[in-house]
Amino acid sequence: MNIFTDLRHLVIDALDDMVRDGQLPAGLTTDAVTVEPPRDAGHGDMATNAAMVLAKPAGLRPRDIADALATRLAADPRVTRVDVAGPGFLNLRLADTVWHGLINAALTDPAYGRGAPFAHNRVLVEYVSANPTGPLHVGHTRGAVFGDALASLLAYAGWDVTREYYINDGGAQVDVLARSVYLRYREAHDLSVDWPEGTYPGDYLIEVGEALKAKVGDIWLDAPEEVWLEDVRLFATEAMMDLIRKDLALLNISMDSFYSEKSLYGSGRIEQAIARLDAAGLIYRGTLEPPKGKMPDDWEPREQTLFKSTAHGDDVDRPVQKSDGAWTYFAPDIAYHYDKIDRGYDALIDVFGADHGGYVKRMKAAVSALSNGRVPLDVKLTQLVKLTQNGEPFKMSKRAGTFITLADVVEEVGPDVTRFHMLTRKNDAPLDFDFAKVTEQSKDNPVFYVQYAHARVNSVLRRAAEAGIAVDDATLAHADLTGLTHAAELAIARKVAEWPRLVDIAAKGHEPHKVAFYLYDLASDLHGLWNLGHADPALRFIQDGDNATTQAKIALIRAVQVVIAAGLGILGVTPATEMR
RNA sequence: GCACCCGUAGCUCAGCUGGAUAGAGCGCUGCCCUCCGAAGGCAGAGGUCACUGGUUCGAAUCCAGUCGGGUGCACCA
Repeated sequence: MNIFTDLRHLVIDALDDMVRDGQLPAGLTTDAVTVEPPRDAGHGDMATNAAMVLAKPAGLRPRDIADALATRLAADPRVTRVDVAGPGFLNLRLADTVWHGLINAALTDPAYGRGAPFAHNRVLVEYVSANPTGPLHVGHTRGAVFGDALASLLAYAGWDVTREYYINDGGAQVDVLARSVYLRYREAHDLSVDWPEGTYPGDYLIEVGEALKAKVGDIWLDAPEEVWLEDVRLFATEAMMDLIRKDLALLNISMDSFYSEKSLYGSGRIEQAIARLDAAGLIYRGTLEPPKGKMPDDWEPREQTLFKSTAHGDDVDRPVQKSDGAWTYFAPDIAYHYDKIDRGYDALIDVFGADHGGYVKRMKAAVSALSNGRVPLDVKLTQLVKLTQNGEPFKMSKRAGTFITLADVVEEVGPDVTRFHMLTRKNDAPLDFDFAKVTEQSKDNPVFYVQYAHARVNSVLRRAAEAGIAVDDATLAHADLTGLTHAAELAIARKVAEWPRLVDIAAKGHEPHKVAFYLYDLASDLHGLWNLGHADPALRFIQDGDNATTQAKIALIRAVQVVIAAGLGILGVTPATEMR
């Protein structure tokens, strides 16, 4: 139930009638006709631009269209008043009963705000995908939170969503990991070791080395690398993935699937993907120009196998094979995305760190080429997180020593604060994360502010129940809402009515932060009404001796609570029932 | 040199696939707590939306260019 789309249909139908009656010429496109809440609530509840948009193609004056349209719209029982304003806007005022109906819908319809099931199709959201060489750090945390909230948002909006993690276990860095674990393994046998340049000295590998000792004993102590490397690599990456899964679990993130890069090698998948591009005439042998303005010292022209990504919007063609014939890192990525397309997804989303910005065009080019333009790929980049403590740079890690881990952050402030705060900014804007501020219990802290609104409703429900007033949802669903006529109460109803539209817009734009901002506004309206109760006892929720009025008022704020809970659910934040 | 992201109030940021007088929080200024719902509330000041053109009935929003900031730029993943 979305009042905005309902009213748009009303407007479109009225326009059709005008065509039928000869007031408008036939064949007009109404795509540009919108029905939106006006920015200034004083203008009305809804505004449509129909008259302005159609004036030119219809060869009529906006005013004439507006007047005729206004007459028709005014005939609808939901519309109590229509004004022509400004350059040709039609401002509609809706009956209070419309808002009352929406409050009721929010209370009784479990699907209120949700997109129609199967309204969309299958989407795969790939996120985190950190190298399996150690614990997740803050940068990963933001990508994890963002990707997870986006996935939840899309699911809420009606998509069939798969959350996937791509394990980069096929490259050189997992060999480095294996060697590092091997050194810890030797240490576990009380042997002293040197840490050469380029190994991972983090403490988190100590227990992995000990576990390896427990598993294989001393059989590899004097063995050359070629004997143990394969097995240790496998053992180490599995240990790291266990670690990463535990890190994700701290944020209540659970992937639907993990996809191994290594599984692509030797399976023929890479060859198939490249062959597919080749069949499209997009693979050739050639030599790339050196990058302009920044000549690498060791540059020399080399012939390589190249993907003609420029045919699909990239700036230069990209190598898929090195000059020695081995695959570049790009080749398995092509195969991986080919596999996603093959699995039948209708849309793909990749969430990367901002440092992968230069990678976006070639990836889009690959997906476009492999799917013949059928499957859209959206790449969302998450910007850096600046950690501070009371404004001072924050540089401490109990675990990794050199970088702040996800576990450090969650341990310090908890999963709810971590998640909410990281979603109060657009993904492509840098984020300040101050440990003192984000845990502050005051209205200046959006996390607290929204949760407090939710908890306040709980508090009212509890007190009403203590006073012997029935406030269960079944009772509230039948409450007589006609007494809810105060501007502040109706303003809240309007805000609740915007929820389905907000979900739609946020999901289409892949922008979960909009949910966070909406929740803040909604919470603000609730707190505002609460505060009005100070001055005007008639606006308090519990009206002694008047159960019917009390139930109506509580139905309103219970609807707010339902929407807040739904929104927080999308963000992955627990709706608090009390604040302590 | 090229590409991508960013440029909105003193600060941190919103601005809904182009709409009416550009918003919020912080900070600042001024009022308000005997009690009945103050982990506060109300009001106010503060902006050439980086700049210049263009498209449009209409631009912070779309396009082109300029300036300024960030990031990334063969055969590493």
